Amino acid sequence: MENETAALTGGAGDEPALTRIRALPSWQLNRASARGRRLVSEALAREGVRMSHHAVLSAVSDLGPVAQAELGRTTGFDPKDMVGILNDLQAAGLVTRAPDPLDRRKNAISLTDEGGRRLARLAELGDEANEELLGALTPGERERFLELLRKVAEG
Amino acid sequence: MENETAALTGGAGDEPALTRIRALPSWQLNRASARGRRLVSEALAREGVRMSHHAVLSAVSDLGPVAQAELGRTTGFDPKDMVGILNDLQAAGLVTRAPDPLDRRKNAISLTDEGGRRLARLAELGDEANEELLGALTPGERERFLELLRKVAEG
DNA sequence: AGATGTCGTTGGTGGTCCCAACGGTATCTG
DNA sequence: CAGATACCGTTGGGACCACCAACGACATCT
Repeated sequence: MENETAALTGGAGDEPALTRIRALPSWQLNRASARGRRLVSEALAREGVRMSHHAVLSAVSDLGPVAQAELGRTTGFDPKDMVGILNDLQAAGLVTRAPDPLDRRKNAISLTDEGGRRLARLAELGDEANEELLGALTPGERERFLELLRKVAEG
Repeated sequence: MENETAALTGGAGDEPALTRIRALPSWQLNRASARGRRLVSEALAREGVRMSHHAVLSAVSDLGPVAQAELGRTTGFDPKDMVGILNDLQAAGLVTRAPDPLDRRKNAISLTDEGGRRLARLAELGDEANEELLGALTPGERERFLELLRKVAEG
């Protein structure tokens, strides 16, 4: 029988504090998320972009000519950061920034042909990285994992 | 029957690019992890510390008097960041930094009584935050989720 | 015409992670 | 013992991410 009356440790018993912390879902989530980000960002870096570029490029592809603010609302990026991301994408020739004649406050962001081609490659690279991320899971486990993960993410 | 011959989109069919990205495990992992970090860090902030403080405090509690470099290796923090974290903990009176007489290169980091009490409260707050993080899952689902999560995190 | 609000942009903060270099100290080796 | 080697804590810096405040330009509502 173990000693279970360690009052000072708040009911956690004799478990080492570090062991306890590392067992927390939040800790494991951070580890898994960091691994995913590493895998994905390394893959995308082979095409010279970051994850934010991929996300914004995807949004532009979906929404056709679209204002920056609308992109920001859709993707969740701060307007400040959106400026930099679009600067990069524009400099790389993947999107165009044109003044909107109907509302001169807005920039109409559009995908270039090269942007479309790049996006297709990015999507493939992203899929491959995610394939590796879930490599230890069987197809059934992946489905179950994603289902539970979504519940946790949405709260 | 849907059109499945959209060559340009690399086999993804007619699915919008954003929908595709958001369905990726890496994307959902990031969302869930961000939510967990937000919940935990908000909870720990009520005791005036960040997650790194909690982790290091736990390591000090486990390892008794211990050198900074050893703490860094155990917790994975960069030596540079460890300096700042210990500065904070020391300023708050939670740990002591004493020169190690046996090896004058080292600082012997020890937990103070107040550090021990604070750590117990932090552990409780962390547990509560994690309880909320997994609130949408049944006990059985939580167990299964953690099991799969560990596999993904470890790669 | 004036109030109100949105547009893109600039500037700044804080957290996380990583790398390079330094003076001080210990240890290993000839 | 002397010199090479390695580790200690510290400083400085950079990249990325998330977030907030303020601004001039412009559109819209009343």
